Amino acid sequence: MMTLPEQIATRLTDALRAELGDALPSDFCAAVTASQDLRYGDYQSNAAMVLAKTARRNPRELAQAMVTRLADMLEAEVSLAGPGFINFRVTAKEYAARMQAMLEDERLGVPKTKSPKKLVIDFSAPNVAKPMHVGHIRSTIIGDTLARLARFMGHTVITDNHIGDWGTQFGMILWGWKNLLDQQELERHPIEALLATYKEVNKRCKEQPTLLEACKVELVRLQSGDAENLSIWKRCIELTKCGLEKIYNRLDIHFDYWLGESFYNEALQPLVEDLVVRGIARESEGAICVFSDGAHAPKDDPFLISKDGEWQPVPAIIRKADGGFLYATTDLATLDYRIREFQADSIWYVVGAPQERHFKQIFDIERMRGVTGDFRHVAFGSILGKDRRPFKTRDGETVSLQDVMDEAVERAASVVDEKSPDMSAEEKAAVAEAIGIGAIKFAELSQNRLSDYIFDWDKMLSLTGDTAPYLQNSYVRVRAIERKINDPVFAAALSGAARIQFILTEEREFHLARLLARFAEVVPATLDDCRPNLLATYLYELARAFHSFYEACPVLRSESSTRYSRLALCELTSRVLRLGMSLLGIRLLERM
RNA sequence: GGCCUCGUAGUUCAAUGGAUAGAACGGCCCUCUCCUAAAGGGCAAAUACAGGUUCGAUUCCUGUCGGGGCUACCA
Repeated sequence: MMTLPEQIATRLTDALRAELGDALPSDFCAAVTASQDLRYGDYQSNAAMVLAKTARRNPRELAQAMVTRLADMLEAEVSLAGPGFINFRVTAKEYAARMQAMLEDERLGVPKTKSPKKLVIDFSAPNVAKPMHVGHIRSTIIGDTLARLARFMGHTVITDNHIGDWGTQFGMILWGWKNLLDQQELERHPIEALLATYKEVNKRCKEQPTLLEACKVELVRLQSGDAENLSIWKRCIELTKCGLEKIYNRLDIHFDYWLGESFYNEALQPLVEDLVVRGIARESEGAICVFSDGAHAPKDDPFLISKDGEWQPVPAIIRKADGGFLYATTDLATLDYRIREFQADSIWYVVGAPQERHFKQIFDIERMRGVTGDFRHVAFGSILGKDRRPFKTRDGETVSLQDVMDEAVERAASVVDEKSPDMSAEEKAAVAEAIGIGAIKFAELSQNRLSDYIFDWDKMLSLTGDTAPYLQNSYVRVRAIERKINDPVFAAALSGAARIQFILTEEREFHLARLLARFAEVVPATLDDCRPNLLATYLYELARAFHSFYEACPVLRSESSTRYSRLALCELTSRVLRLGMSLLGIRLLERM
């Protein structure tokens, strides 16, 4: 089944072809979008104004011709407005038919993709022995939602947590492990002990440069295969993974693979040699680098930068003068592996905007090697403090993700205590967990991913307004109604044995149906642009429409066909909320 | 310096080139003998500045001012 805008666009394009004949480009497809202002109707098209020039027609006159040709259209009333808008007011009958179809469709009208991909999504990627902090929120939550959306749309998705398990931080960790670590504390609280040790060494290094040298020695030993250091390193990874899993489980986020940087160690040297042999990389100042091949205009070339009026090279260094490998080398090897072993045709990296140049270079090197695919840097803005600088606490520490989650759940718990005193302690805890975690996720997902945002405890953990609990509450309300129905006729209708007659006479019934129908267009659009906030905003609007309907249109106290129609609207609302929130990875509750 | 990016109500955020720029929080009014008031209904309040392209600009282009990022051996 086509979505409403698709259906309208098809009709309009046919009408334009009939009117303009060969003057209409053969691949033309009229753009039909949801009207921002419902007074003008549900959907609008500016096709007449777009085509006016090439067709040498007055835009209003052309639009009027379309209105005339589409006068017999059943799904919407068509009208002309302004400089040449064609407005479509969808009829109650059409919405009723769509509600019918949604009741019988598990996908609630959302079409599957026509071009399924094999897609690797790279997100979260914390470092070993360093805490997940608020900075990881964006990548982790956005990446997970994209994976959920892509799977639902019919793509084959592989999620890969590319953890930082081979960085220079290991020099400090190894030194700390050998000289500072409290073994008893390590057994009791492994992650905290490891972290405290790392922090301590980091602090001491800043005071005494000689210590930094000692750490480097430990790192070199590890990299050259020293048995003791290797075993400490492995233990660190195990401990860290164990701690991370706890956080990921609370967030209900799961990875298919955890192929960290170290996984690619053996591939780095051959990769560099191959690039040199093929003339893509060359030696410069002792390092092996990839320079521009001149395929782009200087302005669009990721390997060039303008300095004092001249274009200077900014190479991607793939081997340092001391023989060490870098981020770019690992990323190239990782990309190779994903294409070769996972048969990926698409790889999306959910990584912060500051790394834009890095990914442009990586993708451009792939172009030089003749490797093609849908490689995307799904960038996001920074999290800033109130001073608009990168977010830190007063004492300069980053805030750990764990702390944010605990605080969110704690705040939710005190509200649950106050509003639902009759719940069992166990249920209270479960509800607080779902609300607290949901609030964090929704705060992230309802924002445009490219904007920077100011971290604010009160905002992120807010439980009123445009937040997860608002949506969770709408679900609780609809479920409260559904639990009280005991009606064999309605049950039969839901199972397909009878048909529900939708009555959309009240403004709020009509508006609820309108938004329910729109789910089918919002979900694909959300994935197309990798913009979870489209779905989050839609679900918030749906919840708002439901709350409003709920206040004005009694369901259980209404009678006969009105009652059935409203019950069915409730049923669709609960299904859309369930599916939509599951795509955002936010849990719903039966009671709160 | 150059390149990228951002600048919207008091605050935090929205808005594929569309019509009277949406929300939330905060502020001020209303609504629980009624399906969960974690709700609903209403009021006041904003596109940094100056040009340009366009039938139409928060959106595209140019410049100014102001934040942030990047700019060869960290990840």
